[in-house]
Amino acid sequence: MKDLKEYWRGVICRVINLIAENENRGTGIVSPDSIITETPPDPEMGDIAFPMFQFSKILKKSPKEIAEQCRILLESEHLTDKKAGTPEVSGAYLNIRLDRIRVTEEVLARIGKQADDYGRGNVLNNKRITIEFSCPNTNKPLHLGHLRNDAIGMSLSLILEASGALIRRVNLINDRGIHICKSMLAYKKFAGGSTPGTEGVKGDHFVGKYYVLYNEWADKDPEAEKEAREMLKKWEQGDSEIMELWKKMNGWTIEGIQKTYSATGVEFDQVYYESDTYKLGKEEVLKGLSKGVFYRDKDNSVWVDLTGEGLDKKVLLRSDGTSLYLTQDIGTAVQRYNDWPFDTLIYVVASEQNYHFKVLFKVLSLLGYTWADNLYHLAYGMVNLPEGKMKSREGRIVDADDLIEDLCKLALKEIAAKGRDSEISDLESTAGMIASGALNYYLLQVSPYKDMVFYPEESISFTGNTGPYLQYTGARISSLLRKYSGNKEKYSGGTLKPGLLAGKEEWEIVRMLADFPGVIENAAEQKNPSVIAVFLFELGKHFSRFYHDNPILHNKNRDLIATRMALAESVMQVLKNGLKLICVPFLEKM
RNA sequence: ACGUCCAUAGCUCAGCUGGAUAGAGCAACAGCCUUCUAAGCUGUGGGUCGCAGGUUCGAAUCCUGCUGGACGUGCCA
Repeated sequence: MKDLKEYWRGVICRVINLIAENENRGTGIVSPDSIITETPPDPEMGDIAFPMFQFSKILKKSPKEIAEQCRILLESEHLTDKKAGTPEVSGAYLNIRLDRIRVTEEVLARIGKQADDYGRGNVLNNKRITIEFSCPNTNKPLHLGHLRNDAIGMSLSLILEASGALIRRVNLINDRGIHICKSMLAYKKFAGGSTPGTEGVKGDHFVGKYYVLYNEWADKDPEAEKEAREMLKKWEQGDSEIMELWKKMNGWTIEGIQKTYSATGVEFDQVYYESDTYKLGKEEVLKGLSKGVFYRDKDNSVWVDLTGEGLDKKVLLRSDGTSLYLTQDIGTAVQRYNDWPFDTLIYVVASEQNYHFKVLFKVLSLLGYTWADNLYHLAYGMVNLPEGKMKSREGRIVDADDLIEDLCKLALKEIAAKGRDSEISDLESTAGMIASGALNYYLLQVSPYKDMVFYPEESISFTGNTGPYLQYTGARISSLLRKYSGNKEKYSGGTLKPGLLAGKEEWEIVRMLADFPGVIENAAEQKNPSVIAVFLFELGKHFSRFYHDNPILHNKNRDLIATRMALAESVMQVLKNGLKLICVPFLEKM
């Protein structure tokens, strides 16, 4: 489809230039790049549209006349390959009607051949991309905000990979700092030696409970804050008892978070820990100091002056020599580049940190790292609740595990309500995949940079524009396929005849299938998974309609069976490949 | 105060580098299960694309101003 578009773009360019020359309006006045291509609103009008408005001024005539002149010229001069399509005039547009049979044949053949690789492209041609996402703290479990981050990061990494990039998914665990000490302190005070094991609680929730307990305690006793600071000091000095507790509690949290990751399909190639990288950050700042790009204040703190860049002055090292969030991020970036030199590093971090990343990128550039120009902050918007912003302090927070559990229960209920229990061998895992499909789709159908509102009732809905709708479409085709290959004497023996798919409905589906590689390319270029989600829903709708109106297996004509089956199978393949990119599990049965 | 971003149907969101009558889901209402999974399909109603200018043959899309909202401008993360 893309090649056909390019072909016609070239042809139209030649023809316009020819007209211009013949009428002494100049030579080579338009280039192929400047020619706009579109898709007509109705397939009956053609498949590729060239609006002629832009040439009206140059050629001093109406767009309609130009379109007509183009068409006549194309026919009389035999400037085109008949098989590539036929031009038609529609108002101010020159539309190209493609050879449906030929395109259908080619597309179905290509999908069959490329199978799981169909749609993959190479625009990013082995570009090395590191992508950072998730980045949890080790003092509490994940919430809805992390889930959006995870979904965007994971999906984007897959989309870029499908566009030919070499991808390295990295996580950064925020495992040090005062907030970690707070939960440790509360644990020491109130836990009485209990563990996630003795309490039967998931590790991250167990630790999170002590963080809450700390805050309750600190609200009435100022001593708490003091003790926490003391503990942080001890931690930085490497006090063995504190270190041991720290390791133990971090272990619990990370183990718990890992379980959440596997429920939603999140994976990393490498995990970094702030406790490892903050020292390197310190060193980098001192290097910058000796280079003279930073300066030391009289209270011993180290600063960078970015007022010339339209930013502010910023502290890089505290007066007591300890490091900050920014310091640590400097070290982490350098570490990453050394570990695996990248062409681009993408940070998937909420838009509230826009300023932070502006500063970080500038600082790295001042330190002389040329790769600092290739850092990219993918700023995604907030997830809000109908009643407003999520606030953990007021208990207005959607816990990730609770949400997933609710979705699983609901999925199980749905399966039972539809009487599908007996068909499905592993109910728990199927419900889990429906839950993660619903969740990831809900979070990814919105453009990343926009804030979104999370409606609990809507997110757990399985009808309409949802992940389960797409899973259902895939499951029905899978079911058809099982019947088809399981009853050869009844259904097989026909041959694929693309001519049987020349109807409007079928053609729209074929065109979408043909567009799929371009859709992935778009999504990669825009760094926007919702492009894939929107496309798949459209495809699902078109197929469902076709499927509803046209019997596939219940036909006397074996050729028709084989042909429609081939179409269904191609839809299934594209669905499968696309769903993978937005972290919605494909299900053969549901 | 300044900076960045957002504003499309009752609600949640699409709308590609400006282009043919502005779309979907949910909710509401009305239909469709002796046939391949009704988690489905069909139909109806619902819009001054925040407001006002400008650029253009042509603007939801680009520019300016205004209004409303989010976030940020910590020796927090």
